[in-house]
Amino acid sequence: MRLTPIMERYVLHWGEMGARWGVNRSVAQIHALLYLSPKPLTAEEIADTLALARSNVSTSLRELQGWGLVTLTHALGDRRDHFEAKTDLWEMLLTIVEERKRREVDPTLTMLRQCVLDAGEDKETDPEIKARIERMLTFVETLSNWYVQMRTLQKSTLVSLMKMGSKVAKVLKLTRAA
Amino acid sequence: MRLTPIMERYVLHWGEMGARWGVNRSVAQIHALLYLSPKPLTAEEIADTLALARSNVSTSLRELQGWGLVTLTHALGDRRDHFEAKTDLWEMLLTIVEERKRREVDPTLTMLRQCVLDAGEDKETDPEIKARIERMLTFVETLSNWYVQMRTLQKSTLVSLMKMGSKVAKVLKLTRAA
DNA sequence: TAGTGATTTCTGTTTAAACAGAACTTTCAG
DNA sequence: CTGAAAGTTCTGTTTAAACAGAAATCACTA
Repeated sequence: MRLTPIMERYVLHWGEMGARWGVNRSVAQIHALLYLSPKPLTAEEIADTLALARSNVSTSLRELQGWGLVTLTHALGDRRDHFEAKTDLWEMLLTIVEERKRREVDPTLTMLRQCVLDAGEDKETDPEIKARIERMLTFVETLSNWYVQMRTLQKSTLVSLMKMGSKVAKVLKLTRAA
Repeated sequence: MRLTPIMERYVLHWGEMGARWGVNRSVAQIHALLYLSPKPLTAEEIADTLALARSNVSTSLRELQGWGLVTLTHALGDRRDHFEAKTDLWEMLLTIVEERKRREVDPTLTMLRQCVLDAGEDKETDPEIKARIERMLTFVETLSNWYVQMRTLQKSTLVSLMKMGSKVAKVLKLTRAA
């Protein structure tokens, strides 16, 4: 697969954005390429297209599979692995959010809870500081619980809610001022 | 200011999390420390507490001010700058989201729009690929528009909506299945 | 079961970011 | 106007991640 200028711009930008959000540039570029590709690609095709080392592509594909964003397929009469990305963008977003919650938010909650627990028998930490940690715990818990609730909804329901935007508040008569 | 074990755990974890989300470790640590601190701190106090070079602290504080997360204050009869972090967590979150939208989402929208525009007179890019870029544009626009709408709501309204969780859908009779 | 194609793992190199320390600039007090 | 304190900028070093290429493993076919 050869990159046209448009594809190249897309892939490079995605790599750059990935980097800003803590995702390896190669990983993000490969993901972008697979998202664009109408058909599954082999590791070698990817390496050639993006001018990356074969080994680098292998590792990155493994990571993308770990995220659940890329799956492996096979073509009849072809021993090679072919890779394709989820193309449903809503699915893609939910997958990423779910995974980041698992990897980053949940451990943070654990850490905060432990801090609050230990704060009980701790004499040296300023009470105001303890209070701030507790506030942070409550805050992260609120966000996390909200997400867990939203996750139970149908995709179509979520889309409807999102399209309603701020009207949601009006309909529910939650708006105080304008 | 001396770090107690609890504070140290909190600050180190925050630094680690920052790194995973594309924020410099020192920047995240300093932000965590200022969030915890009941009173504003000078750059030197921060450097001593976190064992960072004075220059590093200076740069990081600049960055945090750029994000709008930290402000500069002065004490009477003291020439030194004192720094304090926003402590309202809701404010903090909105500030971060707003800033990331400005720095990352908006440029991405620009890139996607340009791709779609250029796709018009482009013969070499597969129509399916063009379609996928357009779908991505629509998707990011939907998310962005939703955010812009929610941003107009009062903080209290947002909190109420969030606390309602999935009940929102039920009340609006949007749920199809369970 | 030998041999080839495909993939992964290992190891060393490259690269970019993070950081420290020094030099420099600014600000204010006396 | 001078000197000291505070803050910033510059430059070189360190460190960690990203990456390439080689070696090793695995998987299948003939």
